[in-house]
Amino acid sequence: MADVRVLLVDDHPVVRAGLRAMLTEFEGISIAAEAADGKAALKELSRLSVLGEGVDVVLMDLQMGAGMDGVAATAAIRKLAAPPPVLILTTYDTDSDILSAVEAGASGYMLKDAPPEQIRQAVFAAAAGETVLAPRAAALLMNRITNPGTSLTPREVQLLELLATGLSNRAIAKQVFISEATVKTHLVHIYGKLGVDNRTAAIAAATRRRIIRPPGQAG
Amino acid sequence: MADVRVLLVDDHPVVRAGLRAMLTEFEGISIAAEAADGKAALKELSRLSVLGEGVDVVLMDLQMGAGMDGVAATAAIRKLAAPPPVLILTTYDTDSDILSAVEAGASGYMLKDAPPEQIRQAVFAAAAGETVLAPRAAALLMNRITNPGTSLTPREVQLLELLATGLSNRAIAKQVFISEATVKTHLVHIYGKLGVDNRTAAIAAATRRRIIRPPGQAG
DNA sequence: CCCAAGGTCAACCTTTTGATTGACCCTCCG
DNA sequence: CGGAGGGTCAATCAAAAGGTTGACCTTGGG
Repeated sequence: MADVRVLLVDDHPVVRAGLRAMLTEFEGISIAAEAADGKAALKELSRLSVLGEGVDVVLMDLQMGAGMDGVAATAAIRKLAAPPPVLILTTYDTDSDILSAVEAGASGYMLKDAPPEQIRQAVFAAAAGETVLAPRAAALLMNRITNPGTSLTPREVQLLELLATGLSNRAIAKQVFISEATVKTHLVHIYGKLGVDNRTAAIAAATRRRIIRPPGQAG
Repeated sequence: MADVRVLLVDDHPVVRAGLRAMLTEFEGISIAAEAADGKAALKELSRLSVLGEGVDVVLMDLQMGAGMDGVAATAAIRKLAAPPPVLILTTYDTDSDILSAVEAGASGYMLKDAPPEQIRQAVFAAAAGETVLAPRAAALLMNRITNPGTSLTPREVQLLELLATGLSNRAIAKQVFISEATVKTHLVHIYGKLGVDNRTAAIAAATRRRIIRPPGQAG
C-alpha cells in the first residue's frame, strides 16, 4: 500500500521541521507538502491536485499568527470537491478551540505534546476516514450533548466583546442603545454562564475559551 | 574550528525534534543535549561539564508547562561558574516576557517563527558572546532608555498581569503579600501611564501594546 | 395556542473600585 | 549628603459595578 501523504500546515518553521522529522521516520507516511498558513495550504492542495498527487491527511495547527487561521482554513478545505480529512494538531485544548475546529469540519483533534506513537496512529486513522479525538476533546463533545444549556447567546457575546474593550456599563449601554440596567442584566447572565463574578474575570474566561478575541486585537 | 555545541531546552518533543533537525543541518552546529525543563537543563549542564564536554549556547524556551520555567532556569544558569550564553527562543514577544528574560541574564531573544537562517545566525552570534535581539525586543530596550518616565515598572507589570487574570484588588494583594491600599496605589499609577481610567481598559491597552499577554494565555 | 427563552427595563441595596492626600522607607546616583 | 524614584500603607469620599427581584414584550416551536 502506498504511503499516507500528509500536508503540514503550521506557521512555525521549527514545528514543521519537527513534524517532518518525526513523521518521515515512520513507515508508511510521507510529507506531500508544507504551508505556513491557511491560504498557502489551499494553494498547495490545488497545486498538488493538478499534478495528480493527492493528499491523504492535512495536519493543521489552529493558532497561526498571520494569514488565514486554522479554523477558517479547515472550513475552506471542507468546501473543496474531494476534501482530504483535516486532523487538528495544536497546543491548546480549550473548549472553543475544540468546538470551533469540530464545527469547521475537522475529523480529528490532537495535542502537540502527544507521544509520537499516538500522533502516528492518529494520522493513519484520519487517513482511513476515522475520527480521532484527544481525551479532553472527546469529553467536551460528550458533555455538550448531555447538558447543552450553558452557551452564551449572540447578544451576550456582543456585550462581552464591548466589555473587553474597556467600556463601562454606561458606555456599553449607549453603544448598543439599551439601558444601563439591561447591560447589568446581561452581565449577570454572562458571569453565571462563565462561572465568574466580575468583568475582568469574564474577559479572562471568555478569552481563554476563545469566545472573544483578546482585547485590543484587530477584528 | 569545532562545532558550536547547543543545549536544547523545550518541553515540547515536537519542537525539540524540529530544532534538532534544523540545527544539525547547518555546518558548524551540533546538539550537545536536550532537556524538557529548567531542572533537567541544569542537570545536563553539570553532567556535560564533568565529562569535559562544554556547552557553547543554551537554546531556551520561556513557557514550559511543568518544572522550572525558562526565566528561573536562565537565572540559575547565570549563577554557574562558567555560564554559557542563554539564547531565548520562544513564541511570545510581550514586554513582560522580554524584560524578565533580559533581567534574568539572557544574552538573546528570538521568536520561534523566525526563519531558520535567522535562528542559525543567532546561535553563532550568541556562541561568540554577542547579544542578539528580535526587532521588537531591540525596540523595547531602546525605548526604555530614550524615555524611561512613561514606562511601567516591573512591579506595575506584575500587577497588571494579575489584573488580567480577573483577580480583585484584594485577591491581588494576597497574591503578592501587600495591602489592598498598595494595590490601589499601583493601579492608579498604571491607569495614568496607560491613559485609561478603569481596569478593563487597562487590560485592553496593555494587551494591545503587548505589555502583557492576552488574558488566559499559557505562561 | 401557549409557553419557554431571549431581550428589555426599574428599584434597591451591598460591595468593589477609583481618586485624592499624605506619609514612611528604601536604594541608587549625582 | 541629599534628592529622585520606587514601593509601601492609611483614611476618606465618590462612583461604578455587582446581586436580587420582579415585570413586560416578542418570537419560535411543541
